[in-house]
Amino acid sequence: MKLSKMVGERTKETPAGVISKSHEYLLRAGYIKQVCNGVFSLFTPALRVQTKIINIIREEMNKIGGQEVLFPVLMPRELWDESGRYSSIGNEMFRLKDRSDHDMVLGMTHEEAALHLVKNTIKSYDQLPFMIYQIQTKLRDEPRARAGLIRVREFIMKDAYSFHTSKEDLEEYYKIVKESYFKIYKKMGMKNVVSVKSDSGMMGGKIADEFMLITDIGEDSLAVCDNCDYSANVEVGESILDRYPSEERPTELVNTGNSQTIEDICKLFDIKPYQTCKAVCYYLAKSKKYVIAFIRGDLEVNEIKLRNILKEEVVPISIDHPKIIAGYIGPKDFKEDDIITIYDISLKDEKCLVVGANAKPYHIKNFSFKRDFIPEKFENISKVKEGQHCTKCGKGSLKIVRGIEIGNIFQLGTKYTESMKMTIHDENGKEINPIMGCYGIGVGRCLASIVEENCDEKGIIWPYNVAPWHIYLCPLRLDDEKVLKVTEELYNKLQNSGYEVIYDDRNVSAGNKFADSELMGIPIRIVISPRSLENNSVEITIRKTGEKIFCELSYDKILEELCKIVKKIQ
RNA sequence: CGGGGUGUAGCGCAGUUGGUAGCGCACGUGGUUUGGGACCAUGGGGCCGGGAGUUCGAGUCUCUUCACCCCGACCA
Repeated sequence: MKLSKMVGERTKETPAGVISKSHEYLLRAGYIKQVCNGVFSLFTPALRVQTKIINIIREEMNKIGGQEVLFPVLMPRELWDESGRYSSIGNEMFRLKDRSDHDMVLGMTHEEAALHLVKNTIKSYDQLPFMIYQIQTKLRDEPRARAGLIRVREFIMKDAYSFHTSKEDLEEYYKIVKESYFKIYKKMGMKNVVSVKSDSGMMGGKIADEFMLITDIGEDSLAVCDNCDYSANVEVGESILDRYPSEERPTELVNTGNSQTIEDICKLFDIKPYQTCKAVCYYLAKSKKYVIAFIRGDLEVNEIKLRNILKEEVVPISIDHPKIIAGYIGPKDFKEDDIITIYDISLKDEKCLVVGANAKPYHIKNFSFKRDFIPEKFENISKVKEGQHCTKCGKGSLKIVRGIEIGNIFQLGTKYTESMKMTIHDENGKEINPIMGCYGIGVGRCLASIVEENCDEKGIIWPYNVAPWHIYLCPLRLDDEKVLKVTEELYNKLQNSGYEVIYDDRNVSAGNKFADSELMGIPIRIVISPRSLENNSVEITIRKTGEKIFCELSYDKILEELCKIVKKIQ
């Protein structure tokens, strides 16, 4: 590829509002161009990287027995009615009507299509287990697209679906996929990848893991143990609660005036937040009920955990209900049909708490959950906090780090095979619902994540396996006949030897060419100039290390040198 | 959906109390340069996001609408 004719431009200036390195460099180096919010076109270099990423994924999927298929992007509503998701999924799904006014949807995930493909095609246990996968465009009307390719509304995803006759078989395959995923990320050149336990959200199923690239611009918060291998999305993370023993004392009703917040109360009583109990209010829009979540004052409510317990979306609100006195809410039996109370496990057996008195302007001092009010049940609804101890090893303390979700795997169980009525015969001739797993990798997000992890102040540093080209052929003074001749020859020979070469045939200054080669992140640069030719040599520079090697101008020597370099950086 | 911000040349931006639009980069032409984003000369490029208003006159003031960005909510 000759650079002079390549579409796309490289710029010195960073567009305003760009917050991530990957977004900045992919724009500045001429890889992507935004079409509208969350929708991008890829220029040739980006497409070349994407193709390599896809090939890495495809190769690994095939290795673990995957069969590549292709589902449609456009699907009829009926397919999604079968699973129930036509109504359960909200605005993230693009919906449209065809010319005869028929409801259609654009694929945001393909469980329904997968079921459609294999249902009534696969009939016997004998044909299981198997895994099908596709690599294609997903459309999701994200509430907020952001950070370039990190969060978009149209993107390519590898999604795989496996079918099993037993839970054990699924679990075994799940492990295989997990290992395979780590291989894939490693091959792509990502290093700081962890898998974390996660919430299964709208996908259904119980066990789910997310693969996260640890980086500050990540959108998810992860709890990672500094002693063992425990790691979880804070959405589902668990931790050992710190306990602060105290003696039971008689309760006191105290006029607290306008003190309503935990901070105010702590100041007033000269106590720590863990010596209080706070009430956080939510609303259930569907069942039109209020929720009061009680939790120890030093902790936060994890709304995902709360949602999973209530099995409904919760919306935080400032409450407006005749029986609830905001700012002074305390634990008691609210015997109202439209109020649900939930008590966090952190309150169990606590003895000396300041709690709301359910009357303005009073709080109760020395409230005991062993003596004064014992809820029917305590739930775990607290958010993991930095520094808390790990439940797995008991020793380590948890760090909260940020990560980009670059893949996920789910044990779906029979959610879709049941709802969409896929059955097969087992060895006894009995009809059973196959047990499913599903496995995703966001291709574009991987591309951006690779850049996020592999760059410096000059630009991108592509890992060799995914670089759009291996070599940046960089002649200086193309008006010099010898330079031109040597460069053209080298261009042909390198390509014939299997190297992918971008040839900077522009008549621009050296600084310009160097800066572009670095911004674009091509792993190896070869400079041919009158100066180097005087010494009968070419100059080879490694992008990653900045190391310069002067190599004799002999094709064999150059190949030999390249071979060494590739081994070193691959 | 809530909060904040920005829309002026391909890109990055300036534009004062309202007086008919400019800078840098990029681009065209001619020339001089040539190992870290060269220089001189010269040229082209604008529905000042859209609509409505106020005014003799609006990039600038008012209203409205759209788009984009950031934070939050949400999210496989």
